[in-house]
Amino acid sequence: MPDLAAARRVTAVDIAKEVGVSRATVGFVLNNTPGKKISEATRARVLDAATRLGYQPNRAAADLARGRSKIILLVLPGRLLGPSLQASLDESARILAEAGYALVTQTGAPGGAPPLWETLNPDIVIGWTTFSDDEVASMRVAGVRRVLPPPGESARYDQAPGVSEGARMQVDHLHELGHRRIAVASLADPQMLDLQRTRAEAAVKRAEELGMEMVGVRSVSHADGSSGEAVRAWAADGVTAVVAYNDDVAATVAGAAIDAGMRIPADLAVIGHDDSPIAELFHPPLSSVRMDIIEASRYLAAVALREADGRPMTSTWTELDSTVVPRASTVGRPQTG
Amino acid sequence: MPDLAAARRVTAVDIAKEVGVSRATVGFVLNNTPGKKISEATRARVLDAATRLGYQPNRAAADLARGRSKIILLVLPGRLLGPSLQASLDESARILAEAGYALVTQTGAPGGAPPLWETLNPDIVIGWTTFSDDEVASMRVAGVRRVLPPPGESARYDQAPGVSEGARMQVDHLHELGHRRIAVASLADPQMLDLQRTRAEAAVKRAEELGMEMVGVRSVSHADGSSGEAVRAWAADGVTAVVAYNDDVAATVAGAAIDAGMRIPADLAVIGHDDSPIAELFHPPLSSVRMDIIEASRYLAAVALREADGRPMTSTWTELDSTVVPRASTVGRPQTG
DNA sequence: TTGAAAGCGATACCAC
DNA sequence: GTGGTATCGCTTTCAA
Repeated sequence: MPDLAAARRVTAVDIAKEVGVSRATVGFVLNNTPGKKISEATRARVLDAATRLGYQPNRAAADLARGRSKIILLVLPGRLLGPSLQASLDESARILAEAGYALVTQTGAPGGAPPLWETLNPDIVIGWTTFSDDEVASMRVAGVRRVLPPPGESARYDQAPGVSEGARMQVDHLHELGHRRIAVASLADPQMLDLQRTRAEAAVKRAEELGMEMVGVRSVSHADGSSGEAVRAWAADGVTAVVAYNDDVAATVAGAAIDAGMRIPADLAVIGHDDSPIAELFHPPLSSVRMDIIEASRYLAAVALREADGRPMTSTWTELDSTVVPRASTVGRPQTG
Repeated sequence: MPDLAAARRVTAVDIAKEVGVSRATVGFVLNNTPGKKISEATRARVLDAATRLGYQPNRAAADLARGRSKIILLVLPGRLLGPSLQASLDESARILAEAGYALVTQTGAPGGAPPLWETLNPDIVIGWTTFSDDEVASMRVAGVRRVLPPPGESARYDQAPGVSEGARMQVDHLHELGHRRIAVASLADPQMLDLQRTRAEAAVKRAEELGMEMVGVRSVSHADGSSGEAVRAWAADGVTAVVAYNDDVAATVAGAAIDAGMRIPADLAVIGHDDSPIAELFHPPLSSVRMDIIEASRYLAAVALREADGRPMTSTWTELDSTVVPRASTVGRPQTG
């Protein structure tokens, strides 16, 4: 039963005394200070003593002396957080932890809690898209010195990872299945509007390239009757398949179609995006697009570390590898798996 | 276009110079140091100068001098994070922010990223359930001095907020609808096993109290065929309704039932738990239990602040207000809303 | 190859 | 009421 209160922290001085060197030497060893030549013997003894005594450097002191913290703050829009993204962030965090950085994620509900950069003193703040001038100003006041994406450029979701690519793959999938007249279902939620628009535009563009007929984009909500209307309108219009903004929207559309007495996918095929849990759990299971988000998270970590080093990368985002996960909502045969 | 790099931080010295007092006086004013009598005149001038110059105290320096940080780390099991919990944490964070604390949430994927208490130097670490001895030891090494729930007691999910209450309400709901022979569907995922068990036990107990027949608990997975088996077994056994561990499990069961040609809820009623998005989006929509988690989050904030003050609360958790959200999976008529 | 010492910026104790 | 000043633990430059 470890007694927390009684614990007195081990400092670099303790190690110095233990080993019989100066506290400075200890610092050099522990920080691997370049340009300092420490004999292997003392280095080993210091390291040994450090682990033996259970030394943990004091963050506050280090941050103060260094003039910057080792915290990286990642700000994400609220709705984005699914299990896959969760796993992805874990991967980023693991990499950054090896470099001594703590990755803190804030899913910024607008109007919710105040931004953590005000209190956390992060060294870098990373956003999914560009921050507003107000936000950047607030960061500067709080002493944040590095911001990604670089402020000043307008938000460009089409450069965010996987956005356009995923939409293209949705359309391609439907095209391969023989659909020639399709529609896009968007979400009647102002949040993430830009992202929705970008995905929708990419889908429309791709449909054109493939010579498909695209009847347009409809916003759909689960709360009102708009999904029912949409489904009936599409049916009347000869639409055979729908590209949904995400899996939630796909579920809404599919549900409305079933209510309207249509069979899925015979009368209407639906494909979602993000491969969230609902895609697998919905009945019938929903085809979706899965992003290889682990690769992206490695990239994110790399970007952050380079920024911390002061050698920022020129292009911030990489393209994501995406794959279509075909399920019963488009390919017809309910899967057992 | 705010230039981040050029920003030099405003320190207490700057204010002192500006106002013409000592830096100590500035400190007293800004911290509202009790027992210090500062004339209203100087206090006002200091405060004015502080806002005018855009003063923000340096976290690292304050933390170092104070010997503790203003970070509260909340560690949650991975799967727990839905939109409602998200909103709840926002509420907690807002309250804590007013007291100058930053609430950082880590959804601890086991084997994932290293725990943030190693790098974040939090003043308090709060868990949903009791931490293991190893974890507590690791916290102590990292200099964490306050842990909630207090280490040493074994994990007791039945005291965690809303756990037993929710399960009881699920059973009550089915009982009111006339069901007399029910079963419990659990998740074949070792994660959160204790929580599952506690909920299941509460359900079994409640069924007994109400004189219902309870055929037992079955683990169900979406991946293998276990949900299909379970549904057939229940049907053969005369079960008319199922209490599911959460909405995902409810969806799995409902899906399997539909596949088996059963109608919901006529042949099998299903109620989930947590009122997550899938409950509303699933087809048919799933009855569920919604926890009044905002109230709990206020309580969480209060507990944390009291702990920070050094006057810990005696009982850590409060009971959550829960309500049943009836939907088509139990009450029969598909809802339009 | 190692050590001494000057900060970093705020806190809080003790004088005046 | 207000002002010095030691202190927190580490980083880093300069000497030795």
